Amino acid sequence: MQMTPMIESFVMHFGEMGSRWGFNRTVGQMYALLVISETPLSANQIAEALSVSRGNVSMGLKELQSWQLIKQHHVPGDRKEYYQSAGTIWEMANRVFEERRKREMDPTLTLLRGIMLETPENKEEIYAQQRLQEIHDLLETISKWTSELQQMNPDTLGTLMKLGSGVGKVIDMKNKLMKTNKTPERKPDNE
Amino acid sequence: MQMTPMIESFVMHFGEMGSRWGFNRTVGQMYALLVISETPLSANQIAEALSVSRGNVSMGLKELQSWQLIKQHHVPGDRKEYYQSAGTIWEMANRVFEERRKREMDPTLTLLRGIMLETPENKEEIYAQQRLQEIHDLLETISKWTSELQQMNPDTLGTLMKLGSGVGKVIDMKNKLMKTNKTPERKPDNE
DNA sequence: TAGAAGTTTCAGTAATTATTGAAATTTAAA
DNA sequence: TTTAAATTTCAATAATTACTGAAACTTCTA
Repeated sequence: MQMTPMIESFVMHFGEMGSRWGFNRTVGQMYALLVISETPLSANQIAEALSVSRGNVSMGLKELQSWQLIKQHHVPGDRKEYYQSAGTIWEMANRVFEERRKREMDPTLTLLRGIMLETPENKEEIYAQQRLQEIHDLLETISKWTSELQQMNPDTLGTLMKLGSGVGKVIDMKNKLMKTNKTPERKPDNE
Repeated sequence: MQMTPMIESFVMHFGEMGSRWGFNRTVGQMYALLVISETPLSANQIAEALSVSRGNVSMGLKELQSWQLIKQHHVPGDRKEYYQSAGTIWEMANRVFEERRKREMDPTLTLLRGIMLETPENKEEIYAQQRLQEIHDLLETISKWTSELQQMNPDTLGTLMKLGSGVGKVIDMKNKLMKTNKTPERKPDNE
């Protein structure tokens, strides 16, 4: 497994970014390699391509599997396991969002819910609880929203994305059509 | 600055999560403290509350300022600077999204654009370029989409969020209303 | 069931990242 | 200005995180 300069630049970059996306450098590089490789790769090929120990690759594969980002590929008559990236790019992005939601938002939501149940002891805590409530509501909204987006079918999602901020107009239109009485608390919408 | 158990549990938790949100433990704790404190705090108060060095606080404040998450508060006749969290919870979330977009997506988009301009040298590179193009398009869509969401006014945004996956129905409705004959069945083309 | 091929585990170590604290710098009242 | 109060900087060091490689384990075939 010898990487061409083009492929290497992408793999190395993904390694650097990896830490920002929630995994370490080697895991990022491994994933990049599997994404741009048409054929599945064995653990040894990965280790060789990235100049990294076999053990490290083993741990990285475990991690990528826990993210459900790769799948195994068994070749009959060959005892080695081969690995390749799983699903379309959109599906992969979904996995990453999902996993990050679990890691970044869910634990905080749980903590905040617990705190909201406590009885404030003084003026500071009353104020604190108010802010925590706001944070909780925001996180919950974002969390629900993203998980629902993920359940939408890709076509609708595509339309939605391409609409961009034009979605605001669509919502105005809907509101007009439905002649809702419970008008927005504040000012009427304008972009 | 003595923290009550409730406040401490939140501050400590935010410290732990901090690393997942793009800053280190101390910065996360500092921000949590400023968010739940009704009155602005001096650097020394922060250092004392968190049992952390004055120098560390100084660096943390710099970081939070670079994220535009806090603002200074000057008290006439007092030489110390005081700090408090800036804006509403929604605005803060926006800041974090914005900053993360800059750090997590923009550099990759730049790199990918560069690679797309290269001439593939062999079969592997042709395949690789195709996948990189897909990643590029996805990132660009998400990037544009999120930055447009952020420019929407909070009410529309709120409606949109509350709609959740119901937004799919709204879009279907819109498509029906606009009923063009050249409706593409397979690929949802752009508007 | 033996043993070769392959994978995983994890203690030790390397690399990276965060923190301290003392010195240098800045700030503002007198 | 001067000077004391406050802040920032950064080299040294602590804490954390990632990686290696050899041993333990698993799996498949004969």
